[in-house]
Amino acid sequence: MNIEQQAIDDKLATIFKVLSDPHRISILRILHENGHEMTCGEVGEQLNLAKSTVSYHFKALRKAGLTNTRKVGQTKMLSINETTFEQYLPHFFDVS
Amino acid sequence: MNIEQQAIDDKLATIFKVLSDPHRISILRILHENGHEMTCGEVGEQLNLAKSTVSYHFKALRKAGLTNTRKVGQTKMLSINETTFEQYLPHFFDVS
DNA sequence: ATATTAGTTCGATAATTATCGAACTAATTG
DNA sequence: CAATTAGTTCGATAATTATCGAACTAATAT
Repeated sequence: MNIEQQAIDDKLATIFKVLSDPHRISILRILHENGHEMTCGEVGEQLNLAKSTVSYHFKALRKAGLTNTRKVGQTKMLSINETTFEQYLPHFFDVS
Repeated sequence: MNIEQQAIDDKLATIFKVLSDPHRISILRILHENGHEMTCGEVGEQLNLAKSTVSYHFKALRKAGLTNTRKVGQTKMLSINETTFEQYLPHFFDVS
């Protein structure tokens, strides 16, 4: 295994770690199906978790580069980071 | 989110949990690049881990349906479970 | 200026996990 | 049969993780 491949696999492993929680997959699907930015609150509403827990998951998604965050006043808008999905998880949202 | 999608996402989450360890991704790549069945020992040799640890990872991969196992005498032959990859991880091995 | 709202951070906790060496089973070889 | 080999299982351990409620910050509304 060459060194670049190892770097990719480490990146993949961190992405997969983030995806290893069903709640986080749900968040991504909610975002994807919605088709445009959503506030943290809107997404979190559907998950039935403490808001601190939701915040924890959001941070994990953002840190792994799976979502974009944009602050608008008091709220934060979340969206899918298409670039990361295209590069590392092509066809992720096609699986059904 | 409908109930079938939830079932798929739970399955995906368990697959991703297995893939969240760099060693297990390595195992899969070794198998894929080799192109045909390998013994546990052959794969494990390249990982520099205790054989009990390797066995632990193999079991996780098998349990998630990512590999096939075939016992031949004293040894076990591992191979990629193409069906699972086609269904849940299309283009996984193309990422580079 | 006070109260509300959106989200983050903190401390605690229970559960899961990756790893090892040792002991084991089953198959093969001498 | 005895020794070796391939792989599994077990017990222990250290590290990570998902979750909560409480306290916090920053922005908005009354």
